[in-house]
Amino acid sequence: MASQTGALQADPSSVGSRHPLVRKLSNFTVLSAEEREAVVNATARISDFNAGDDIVERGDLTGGVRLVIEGFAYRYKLLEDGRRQILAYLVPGDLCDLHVFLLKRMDHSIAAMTRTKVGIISQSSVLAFTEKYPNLTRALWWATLLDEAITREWIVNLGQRTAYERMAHLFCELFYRMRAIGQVEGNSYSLPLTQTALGDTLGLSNVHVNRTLQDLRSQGLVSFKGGVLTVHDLPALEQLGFFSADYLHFGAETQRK
Amino acid sequence: MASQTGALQADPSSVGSRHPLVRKLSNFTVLSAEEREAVVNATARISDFNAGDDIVERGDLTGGVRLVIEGFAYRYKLLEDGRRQILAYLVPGDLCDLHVFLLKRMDHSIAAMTRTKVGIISQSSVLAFTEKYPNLTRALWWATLLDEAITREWIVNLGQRTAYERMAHLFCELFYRMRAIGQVEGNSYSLPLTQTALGDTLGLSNVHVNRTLQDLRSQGLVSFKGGVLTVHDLPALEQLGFFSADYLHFGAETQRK
DNA sequence: CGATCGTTTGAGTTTGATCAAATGTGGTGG
DNA sequence: CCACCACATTTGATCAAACTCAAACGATCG
Repeated sequence: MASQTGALQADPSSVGSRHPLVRKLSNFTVLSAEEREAVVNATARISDFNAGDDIVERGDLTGGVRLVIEGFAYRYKLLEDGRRQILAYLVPGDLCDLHVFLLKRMDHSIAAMTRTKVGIISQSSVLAFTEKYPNLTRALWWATLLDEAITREWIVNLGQRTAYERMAHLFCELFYRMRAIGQVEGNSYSLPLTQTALGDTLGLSNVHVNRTLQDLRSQGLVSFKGGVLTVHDLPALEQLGFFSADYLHFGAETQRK
Repeated sequence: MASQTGALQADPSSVGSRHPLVRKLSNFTVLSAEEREAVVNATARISDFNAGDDIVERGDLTGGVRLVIEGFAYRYKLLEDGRRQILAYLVPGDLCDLHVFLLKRMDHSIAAMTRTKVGIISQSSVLAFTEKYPNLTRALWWATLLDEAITREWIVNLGQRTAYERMAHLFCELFYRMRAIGQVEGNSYSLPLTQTALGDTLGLSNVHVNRTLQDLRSQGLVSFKGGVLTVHDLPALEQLGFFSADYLHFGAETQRK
């Protein structure tokens, strides 16, 4: 990881540009080479998790801020009787638990959906960021506010939209998010979910997910096979799901580049 | 408002203690007299909104951070066809739009449910806080993370719980939040909502809200009349709604006082 | 004292859940 | 390479929670 700094000579603007968090924060602001290097150097102890493993558990007192480097993870909460609600998906560049930095204790869990590489930034590093790099600090804060905006939109999804609309909306959201990190090829992106997990995301039974998917397929809007989702008609899908990308807050800052 | 500093001589620990934001942040940390004074002095331009008025509208570029001083407000989002989802309730001490400070543009609206007093803290004041008062800054950040935790729990509510459970859970949440700001008297608190608004919160039709309420009433759990909610049996209500207060993150810090 | 808004009740419908079984599919060990 | 196992997907049939539509009833207010 530290070897990336070797790229400095070749092209100063590329320091840490392959680091997923640096890439994400660059959507919000232009990070200085020093800031980028600080993030890269602070990312230590990369660990692997297998599909299904918990990365952070409810009740944990964190020992640092975790960051998805590679793979696909999800936040979730369980009710006592076993019902599960998925609260968010985490893709490369997303932070797991900046919450715990201030809230002290996790009120939900995070698990890996596929094999996932997770980096840890120590609590002291984050503290140091907030002292030395106000611009970087704002970028991190921005990342948490973005998470919140997505969370709010999920409330709308669950509260107001029908099964079709929910599913269409989710697929649109992930299309935009995956494209923003360069993970859409053609019209496809990797979506390593079972239909049951989709149901736990959308508040639907697995049976109903299956039928809804079949309908979306038969209408030529998407296909979903082998953990890959392909969007055949994005505008139609957006319209069906009442999707408007503004809540993802790509835009203003990014355009300025 | 500035006259509150006159209390300094009498009891130094009480500077700004009646200021709702100071009171809220004190749940997280012990603010110094200087920090408390800074918050009180920064709170300018208090304005009134009537029930139904928008306080902040979707698309707004903010001109400062707004703060509920008195009253009851709510975040909401509309779909193009008129469906409305309420995303959060705001009680005295809650911040409206710290989001916009970094996200630049509101992706949802905020309206007053009753007559509501709103204070504004200028953007430059907040910036000054982040430079001079790291402890206060952390407290503000904590407040936004708490909002997010509540938002996540609402996802669980909408995605996994039945109509009864949803309603029970919401009433429990507000009971705890209102009690934390000293607004529970006996077992009652002011909840100035129509049944339609309750429905737009819980993802239910107004008719179904009415019937669910009747059931909760007839089971002796709550009554809801004239904008006042009374909880007759909190433990039973918590059990019915699978409510666990840990996500509200009262606790650790507060206990230390 | 209408007018307006909110609540309540009734009847019929729909969406999505549940239960159960059949059909893929991918991986593992013999 | 096949047999088998564990899981995931698919289909069918039935059921229930919650919605819609419509109308009546109650408050509150100029």
